Amino acid sequence: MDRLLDPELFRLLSEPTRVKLLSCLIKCGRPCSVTEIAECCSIDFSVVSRHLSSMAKLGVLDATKEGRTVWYEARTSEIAERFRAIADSIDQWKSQSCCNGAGRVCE
Amino acid sequence: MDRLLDPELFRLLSEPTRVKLLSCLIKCGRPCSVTEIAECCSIDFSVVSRHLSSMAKLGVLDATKEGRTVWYEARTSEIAERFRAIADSIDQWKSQSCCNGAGRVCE
DNA sequence: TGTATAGTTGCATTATGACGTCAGCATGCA
DNA sequence: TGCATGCTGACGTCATAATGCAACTATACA
Repeated sequence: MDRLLDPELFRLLSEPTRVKLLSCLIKCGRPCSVTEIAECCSIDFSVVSRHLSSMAKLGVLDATKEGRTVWYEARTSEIAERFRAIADSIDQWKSQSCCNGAGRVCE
Repeated sequence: MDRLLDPELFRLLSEPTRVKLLSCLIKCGRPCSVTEIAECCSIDFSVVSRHLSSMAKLGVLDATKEGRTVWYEARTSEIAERFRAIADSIDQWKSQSCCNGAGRVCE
């Protein structure tokens, strides 16, 4: 579980700006360029570029370079899968909690 | 989906310290006091208090005051449910993406 | 070759938030 | 009533990171 509860992934999603971009890409359902998203969301495109590349680096987005434009697309299935895995692993821990009434579990 | 992709929830989970506390509570499977967790995880208890109360405020933990001690317990099922809802909603968007090839979706 | 376009990166500024200390509050108990 | 305990809240400090601007690189095209 501790592996799945990846702080880095959540850090990405803790930024309203990034969530806005991601949500935009998920809803769009097709690859979008940096300029396109920047215009669509009214955010400085250097900011958009940085956010998108950081999300791509963490496997949340797919990036495809084609000429001078980069097409970003949300890895929708993988993201959903990741959340489901977390849910499953939490449920699993729930059903086998280790210290009924006493004991240390932190380390 | 924008409602489910709550940056506040992810912000909670983006802090390694908080994740440690949450993971500890989930694994423990029983209510724990602030002092208990602070000792168990070797973290200053004012820090623990702050983190636990913020997680309780966001519905991740249950807080029960009993005399001077506060018992915190992970809302395991609710958390898992929340992640599943996110996964479902992402899948749903995927299957009905709104702007095939054009159009604005951000606002 | 010159110019326009698409995107990235460096930099300074600003904002956010985590931490530890300490004081304060409520509760329990002698 | 006085004191100990469990926790919370305010404050100052520090580190991280988000932002906007401008300089830069790379590609396309006339």
